[in-house]
Amino acid sequence: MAEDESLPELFRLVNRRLRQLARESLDPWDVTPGQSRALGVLLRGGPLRLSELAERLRIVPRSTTEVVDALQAAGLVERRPDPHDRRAVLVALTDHGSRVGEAVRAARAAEAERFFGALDEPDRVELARILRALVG
Amino acid sequence: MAEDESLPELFRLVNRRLRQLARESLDPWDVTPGQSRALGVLLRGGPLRLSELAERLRIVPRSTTEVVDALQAAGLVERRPDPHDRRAVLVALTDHGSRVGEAVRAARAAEAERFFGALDEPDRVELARILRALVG
DNA sequence: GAAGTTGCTGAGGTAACCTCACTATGAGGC
DNA sequence: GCCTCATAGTGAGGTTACCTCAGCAACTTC
Repeated sequence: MAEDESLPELFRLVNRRLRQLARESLDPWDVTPGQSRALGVLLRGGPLRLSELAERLRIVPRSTTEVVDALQAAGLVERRPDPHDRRAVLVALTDHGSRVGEAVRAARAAEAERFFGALDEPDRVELARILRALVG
Repeated sequence: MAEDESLPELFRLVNRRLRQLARESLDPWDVTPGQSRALGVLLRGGPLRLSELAERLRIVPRSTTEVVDALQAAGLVERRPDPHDRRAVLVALTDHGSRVGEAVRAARAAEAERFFGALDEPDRVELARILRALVG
């Protein structure tokens, strides 16, 4: 029927699926995909300045403020003053945030496993290589 | 710095770039990427019922209504009654819409060429094959 | 001709971004 | 120490591309 299988269109389709899967697997925790990305960064990178978090998420600080607002409202992160710079804010996981972050990480890993499991190992490696070449 | 190069994250990055490129290359015509997709479908598929257009775009009819509204407001498509079913609406390109559609198609093709030109031919083939396997 | 189905759209909502402008604070030059 | 400029975060407001749910009108079936 549709079958416009140009590369951009294929990417669109894959991304749609990925977002949908992400939403599903995050549903139990009431966390959006965007928020889960931030949790992941904080889990790996300890408390971070908001601007630093923004950089690692590759979004602008203003957008990061919103993600942090939501995570804070959910009790998953807290804002602390940066002792070295009174303009800055440190974003840190709460205990609850760490636990949820871990659970979310596991769920998303399982979800990725399921989705990319349609591919065999060599294809997955190949895919990663090609994608890196594209964004590099 | 960031370097979370999991497959989902790579997809996110590629898609971001694609959307940005699309916005840039469509800028001269004041058409959004979503609208250009609809123009493409109409260019290939002649006048279509709104519901049929929705199916080919793989979005729900309600969302298609909005895309069509915008294209109509821009004078690129028109709504006609379906002679066989008075509930239905046929969406047809205007002359202007056809011309813009063609220009847009060319621009997007050039844009894709530029972006995926970072890959050599075998890699592009491989990529398309793998993506098809994922969405299939 | 009643009852159910289909085609479209109004109303309202969401995620994930963005820019622009503002405040408070820090840093460098003199 | 003061002045200027840069930087950190956020309020206000906007965009794209979707979604669901409800309702009306027109078709189909019996």
